[in-house]
Amino acid sequence: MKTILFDFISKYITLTEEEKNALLNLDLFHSVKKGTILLSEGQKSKESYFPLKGCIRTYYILDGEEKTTAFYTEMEALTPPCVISKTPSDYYVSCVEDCILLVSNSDMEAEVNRKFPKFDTMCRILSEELLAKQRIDFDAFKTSSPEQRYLNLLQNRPDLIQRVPQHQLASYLGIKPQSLSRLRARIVEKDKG
Amino acid sequence: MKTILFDFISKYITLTEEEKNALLNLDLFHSVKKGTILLSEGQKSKESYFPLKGCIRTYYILDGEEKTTAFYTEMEALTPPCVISKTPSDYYVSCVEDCILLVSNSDMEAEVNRKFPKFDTMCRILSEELLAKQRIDFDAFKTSSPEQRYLNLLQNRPDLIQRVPQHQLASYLGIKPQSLSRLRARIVEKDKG
DNA sequence: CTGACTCCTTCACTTAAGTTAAGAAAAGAA
DNA sequence: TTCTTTTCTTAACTTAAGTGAAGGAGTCAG
Repeated sequence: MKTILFDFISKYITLTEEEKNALLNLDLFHSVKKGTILLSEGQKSKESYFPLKGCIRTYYILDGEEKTTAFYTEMEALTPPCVISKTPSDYYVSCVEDCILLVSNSDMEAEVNRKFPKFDTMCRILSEELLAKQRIDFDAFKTSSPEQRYLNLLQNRPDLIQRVPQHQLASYLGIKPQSLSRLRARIVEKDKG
Repeated sequence: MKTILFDFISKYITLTEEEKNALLNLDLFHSVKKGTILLSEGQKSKESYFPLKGCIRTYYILDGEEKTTAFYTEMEALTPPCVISKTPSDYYVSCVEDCILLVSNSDMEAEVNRKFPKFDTMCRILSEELLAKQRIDFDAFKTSSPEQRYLNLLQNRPDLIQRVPQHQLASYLGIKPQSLSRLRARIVEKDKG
């Protein structure tokens, strides 16, 4: 587990043994069962999540309906907006599968950043990369139809389609479960014809 | 112009006179005419843009059609994904209006960050804020219909609807210009009834 | 095993967006 | 100004997503 983390960090900055030990003393690793709710609407939180194994999702409940907006799998960091804005959360975060998560606290991060300015640089680069990546995803979503979005997902994150229930995938694609069913049937029909 | 910039920065970090002067020596401010293309598809660029006045937009050309994905107005920073990924750009950036832009270069930023580590911190915070903000926008887009998106825009960025041509707004909302026209007519009709 | 529940699919029907085309209005260029 | 081009709107028709309802498959608890 440690190795996975340090390998990841080494892509951005080089750590001394002292720095590695400082990190390990922070009690970052947590095992969490499928279905566990990590964050609820209305709650204030300072926690960020980083799945080393497993998958977590973010969802809103609007008019009594779950609207899934994102999935975070291995090595994809989630810092909920409420942690940044310091306001109660608008959404829920829960585990799609049994997970091993790295859970960090923003106070703790501030402390580490103060002690080791190197981390500031890493966090900046990480945020910039995520921002660019998310921008591209958003653009792709805007410029394509539900069917194209599904085909893109099939290309880019085929694992998700296996790991995640259809109705959660559907709202992730911006449509209803019935429409996703129909759309899949349509694609199969096209492949035949 | 300087004042606007320093007021903005002062929300994040406190600058010494030396640091302010270092910034001002960088030739950051540029006046740009409406319609100017700042970045083209296929081009490699290291430039970020920050409108002090005016509005710029990002758009793709897909199947010969312009797809507008974002507008950046006063005090909204744009670092194109190609600057982060160091690959040729997938999209265009152009001026919707005559603009006064702060244009920075990623090499220059790296230099400043090296000299004044404070800037690393500011950039980190800025990126984190933008990431959270963009996430919320993306979620709102996914969970709402074109009509709701238009009404949200009317609420949150009413200026855009005045400043920007309808056909650019339409693709920003993820629909065709004809659909936007119809949708607007529908809303007016509802207000009457 | 049975009954309750969730999830997925299918169907018929409704609603809204895409498409094609045409004309009016506005903006730019000569 | 006048001519040209772009932009916006409207309309008729097509296509696909939303809605409501129903049934089958799988899971879980008792």
